[in-house]
Amino acid sequence: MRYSHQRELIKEIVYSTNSHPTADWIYVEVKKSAPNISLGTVYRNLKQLNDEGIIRTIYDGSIARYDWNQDSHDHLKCKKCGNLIDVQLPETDIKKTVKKKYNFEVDDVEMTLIGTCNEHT
Amino acid sequence: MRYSHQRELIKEIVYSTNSHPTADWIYVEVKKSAPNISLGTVYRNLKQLNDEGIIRTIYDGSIARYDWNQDSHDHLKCKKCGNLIDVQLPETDIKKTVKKKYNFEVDDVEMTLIGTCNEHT
DNA sequence: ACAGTAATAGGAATTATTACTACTTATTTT
DNA sequence: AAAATAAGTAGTAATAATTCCTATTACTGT
Repeated sequence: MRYSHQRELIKEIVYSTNSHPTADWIYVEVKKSAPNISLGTVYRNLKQLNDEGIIRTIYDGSIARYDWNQDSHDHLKCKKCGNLIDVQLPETDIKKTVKKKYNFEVDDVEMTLIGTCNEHT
Repeated sequence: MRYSHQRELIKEIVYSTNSHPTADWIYVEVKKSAPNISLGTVYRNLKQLNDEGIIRTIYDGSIARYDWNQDSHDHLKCKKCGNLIDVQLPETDIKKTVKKKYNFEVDDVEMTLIGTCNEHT
């Protein structure tokens, strides 16, 4: 992957927040320092960064969000405010259980806990 | 909710399969017995059935799929064939942990395990 | 400096989904 | 059973998120 200014900016934006931004939000942000950038470029680079393992794509309902956090972690999603919060939950032996019980080789566990955050109870 | 023939057919189709069909697949199927049905009707009824708790909507990446299975359960997703398989994993005390550690009230846990199924190892 | 090729801007195209509207049908009232 | 009423439908237009296309631009190795 060749160097590109646009990709660098996009990467920095994703790395600068814990808010799991959408492509559109990133587009608005990156335009502040690169006004001519196109939305297609944002999408293309997000995909590339994802494929290179530099960022991670997560799906929130039907829309894609991007996360710099590569550590295996889970998300709390508040029904009221819609925020996604990163959490590190104790690793159970899910992978082994699934391997044994269903003969399915698990690479990755995606877990989202839906509920109400402390600000909205 | 008033009776409707179309909704009844849609419900039966969702209940007839474990394949977590998409709206489009359901549309193709239901047209076999109701050729004039429109895609909008399929979406509207799927949403109603979901709201009434008769079916459940799950998101597979960015697209919606529908599941008749109301029991709390998880999904295995095979990277190779894309199939979603229902599994019942041992309930850990995630809810309590999250409540205690993050003061977040969990209603629902959505877990998808991504990997390779026994047919594609 | 130049050739080769990856990346870009800008816009068109695609896909999944929702919204709108005039007509139809299930239920309720009389 | 006929009329009233309101929910449901078909068909189509509209929207939103994302991908694709193409002519041009910009890195990079020689």
